[in-house]
Amino acid sequence: MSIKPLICNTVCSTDTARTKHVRRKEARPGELLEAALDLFVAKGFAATRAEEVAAKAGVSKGTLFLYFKSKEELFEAVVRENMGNQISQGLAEMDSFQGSTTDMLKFAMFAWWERVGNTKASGISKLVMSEASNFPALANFYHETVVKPGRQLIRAILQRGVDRGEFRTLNMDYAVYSVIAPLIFLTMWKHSLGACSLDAPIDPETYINCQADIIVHGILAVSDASATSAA
Amino acid sequence: MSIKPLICNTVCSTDTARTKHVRRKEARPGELLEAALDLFVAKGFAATRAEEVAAKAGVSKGTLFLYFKSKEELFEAVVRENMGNQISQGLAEMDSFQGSTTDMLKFAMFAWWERVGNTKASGISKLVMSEASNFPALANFYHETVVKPGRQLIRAILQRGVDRGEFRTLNMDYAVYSVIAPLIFLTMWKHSLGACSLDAPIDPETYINCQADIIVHGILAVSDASATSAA
DNA sequence: TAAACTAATAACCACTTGGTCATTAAGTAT
DNA sequence: ATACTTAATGACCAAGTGGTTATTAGTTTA
Repeated sequence: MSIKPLICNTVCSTDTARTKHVRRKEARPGELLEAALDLFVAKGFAATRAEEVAAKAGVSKGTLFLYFKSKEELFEAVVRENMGNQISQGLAEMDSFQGSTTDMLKFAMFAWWERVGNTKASGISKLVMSEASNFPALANFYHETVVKPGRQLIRAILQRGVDRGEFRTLNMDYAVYSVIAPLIFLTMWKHSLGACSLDAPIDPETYINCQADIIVHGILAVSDASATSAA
Repeated sequence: MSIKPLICNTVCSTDTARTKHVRRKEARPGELLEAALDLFVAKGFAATRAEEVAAKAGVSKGTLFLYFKSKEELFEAVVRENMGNQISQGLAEMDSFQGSTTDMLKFAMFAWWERVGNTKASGISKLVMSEASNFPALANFYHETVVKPGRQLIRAILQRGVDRGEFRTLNMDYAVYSVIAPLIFLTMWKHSLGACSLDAPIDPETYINCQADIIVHGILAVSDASATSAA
């Protein structure tokens, strides 16, 4: 008996029957989630010790299991937590975009870098890709939450370009990967080989600029030599 | 005392002082390496138990550690073993290629798929990317053996295209990733999310065809509408 | 001040797992 | 047949780790 609090599994959604009195600290789950994110991204799921996470968050291991009933659940919570709605948000933004679809595509790619790729959240992609086979449920969640909407977003942009006569007709189901693949590759690189400081590092700005340039050239309806040659 | 054989760490290179008499079975290391490859690729390094590998290879755990003095060394051996010289081999092949650089590039991409991407060896890329942070030595080895030569190969092809006036001038340091990223992405996908059978699977043929088509269009010097629209 | 409640702790446990080693079995030479 | 050599075994061990729980300390209420 004597059931422990176990406030909430994911981040404290809304005040869970904590109506009266002041809440003393009320930051535990968030700190744990953040510590876990850092460690999972840096060392992988298996190599990260539950106690490390707790220590980094400034609590004891017991406390960790007070909030998450297993290490795997902690992992799932980390992924779900850091898988915001950037994409659906970006999707909404695109609706009101004025200007050429070329600019729109480039804007989207750079926006992705600023809001996701250059963020801790980018580590999540690497994590999920790495651990997918061991966490089918997470893989599915990631697919539904990130991959599908992301693909949809890119597809919508490309479709706009085709509809407006800017882009040539494309096999949409596969053309989307021309945009996705370079970005995901950049993410993976950053969190794996790139982190080992081998030879010249990839400069994200230049990289995205160059990729976007080639892609745009590759799908433009009419040959257009005006596009700036990538720096 | 009584030092064990510990024949050889990597696969038995050449007959190691085994001149006389018949060799009884002489296949242990190879079988272990293969079993380990399968399991590591399927479950990751940490989640794979040494005993599983031994069992799959049809030997006892003790025998495994007779040939490899630690699990990590086994992992390294697996990576080194399956990191053949396909790339340097392909590089030699390219020297004698006749025809347009467009065809050459497409050929190279499809050849990669047949010889690497569609092979067990492709799992190695996923493995190394996933575990790089925990195995810096391996990351470095992979970088030297695969990444650099691969990049060099692609670069040489692109340079040929530029030299012959087929391709426009490019930032070579980054243009190479237009070819590499889609292929690595395909590999990662295949061994992670793609293995979870979520919605429509990616058809490698179509995928590579489409990517190659867009890339070529993207780097062609003159607009050329004759390229077949990707199926 | 005392009772009641709760969040956090740290000692603890059960179990997994990488790795070892004395022993065994197979093969060979004499 | 006997002694010798070596590859293979599987019982075994120590360490590390995920997870538990009795206990503690802090806070609030009366």
